[in-house]
Amino acid sequence: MLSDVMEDYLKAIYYLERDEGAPIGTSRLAEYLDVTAPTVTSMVDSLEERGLVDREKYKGVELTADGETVAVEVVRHHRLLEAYLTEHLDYDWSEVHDEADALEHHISEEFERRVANALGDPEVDPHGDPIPSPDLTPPDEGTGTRLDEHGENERLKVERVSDRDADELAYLQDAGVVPGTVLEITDVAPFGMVTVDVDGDEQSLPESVARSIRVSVATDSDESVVEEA
Amino acid sequence: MLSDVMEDYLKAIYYLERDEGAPIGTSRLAEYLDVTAPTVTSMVDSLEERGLVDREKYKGVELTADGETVAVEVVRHHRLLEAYLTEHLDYDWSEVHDEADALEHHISEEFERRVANALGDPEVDPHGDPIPSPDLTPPDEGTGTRLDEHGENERLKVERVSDRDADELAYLQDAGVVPGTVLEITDVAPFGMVTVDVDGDEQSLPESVARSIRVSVATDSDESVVEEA
DNA sequence: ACTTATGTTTAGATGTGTCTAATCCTTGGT
DNA sequence: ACCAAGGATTAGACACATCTAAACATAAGT
Ligand SMILES: [Mn+2]
Ligand SMILES: [Mn+2]
Ligand SMILES: [Mn+2]
Ligand SMILES: [Mn+2]
Repeated sequence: MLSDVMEDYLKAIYYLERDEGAPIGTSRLAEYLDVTAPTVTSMVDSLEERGLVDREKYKGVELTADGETVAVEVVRHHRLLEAYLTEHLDYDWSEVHDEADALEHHISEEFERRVANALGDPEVDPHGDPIPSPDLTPPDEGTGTRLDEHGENERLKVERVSDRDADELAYLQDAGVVPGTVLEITDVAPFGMVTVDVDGDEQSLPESVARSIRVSVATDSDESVVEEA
Repeated sequence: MLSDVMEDYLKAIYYLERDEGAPIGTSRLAEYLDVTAPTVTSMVDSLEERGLVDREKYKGVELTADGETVAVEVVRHHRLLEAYLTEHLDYDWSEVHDEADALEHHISEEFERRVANALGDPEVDPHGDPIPSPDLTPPDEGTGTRLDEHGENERLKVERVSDRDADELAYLQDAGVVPGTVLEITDVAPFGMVTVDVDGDEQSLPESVARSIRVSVATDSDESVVEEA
């Protein structure tokens, strides 16, 4: 059996590989998990002994196929829980991340199945993140492009939003920027601030926020105001 | 912060005090928690340092008011979870105990509130055990008397059933012995086996099972077959 | 009152997850 | 090709939760 700490390391490596590419350095992982570098060194060492990561000293670490499967399972738990909490327990999308982080390591396979069933096996969680299927095939995490990579006058559809900062999520909900929203970039300031038009309202988003929003180019069939199911 | 192991010790002491009276001996607690006696000695020692138990060497241990409050909170979590799993996720009452045992240490106060709300603040869990109120006043755990303390021809109403043995629960559900059931004792064998009449069906219960069922004397207003809400 | 059985505690060890301080690689700048 | 800076690992420590083996206290039995 794996400890929840080990599961958190694997999940962190999974996210960092997705966002920044393998291999992941010791200090990056230490920063992300809020522990010291020597702690990471010893932990990834035991993960390697269990065959869950490949590691090259002084280089970094990456998931093996087994390690990725564990990570994907934890991610499935996390995103199913986030969806369940919003759909059935009336949580706000800005509140669910921490709760899911605590529960994801402690639910049974039976609980996972029943929650998925109660939700009707959804494809994405409240932030637009793909929910891995029960067979634990790694989902496509690469949908869309970062909002800060686009320029003025582009008409874009919001695909997903980072779920890690509750304040940011509360602000975005207020601004109407949620998965499915169609927006148009009206201005990009030199220091990266992006101003967008959401259904007639102008919203200014700091670069750090714009970077955490993933979008696709809006097609004609994307209505600008429609609330999606 | 308390570890989940510490919470489990406090919950165990709470249950053992209820069933067997304080103080609780080291080896009894060791048996109940499936650890060795020295492990218990060192654990209760640190619980005493935190002011959660009173302890007299070579005598035993009992909860302080603070310790009881922690125990009652864990019990509230446990029983709310059991109720939620049966009511909203279609679990059988025989399956919920282990799931609740794992989750009870990891839910937030917010989650506790929302689950209680979704259930309409129930008084009892699926096994008839009282759910402590949010202010954590110790509930009355003494309702009813043990079925094995009654004799032939007594007409009794089932108040609660132990939730710890899944097989036993499955059997009892099949036999129709659930909280609210009215039954009549038709025979008590010398070795403790109790035979009861449940709505015309005869059911034989070994002494160990009879001991884990708590009942009250049925009144005229207790219909023999009615399923309670 | 003595002795023994039972139950409890102490002593000492292990594994996990973490830390700080010290040492050791690797690499980019000159 | 050298060296300094930054990042990574090793060394040594600590808290927690657990164990086995040994010593000890209490309670019962004679
Ligand atoms: Mn986590
Ligand atoms: Mn999410
Ligand atoms: Mn537990
Ligand atoms: Mn119960």
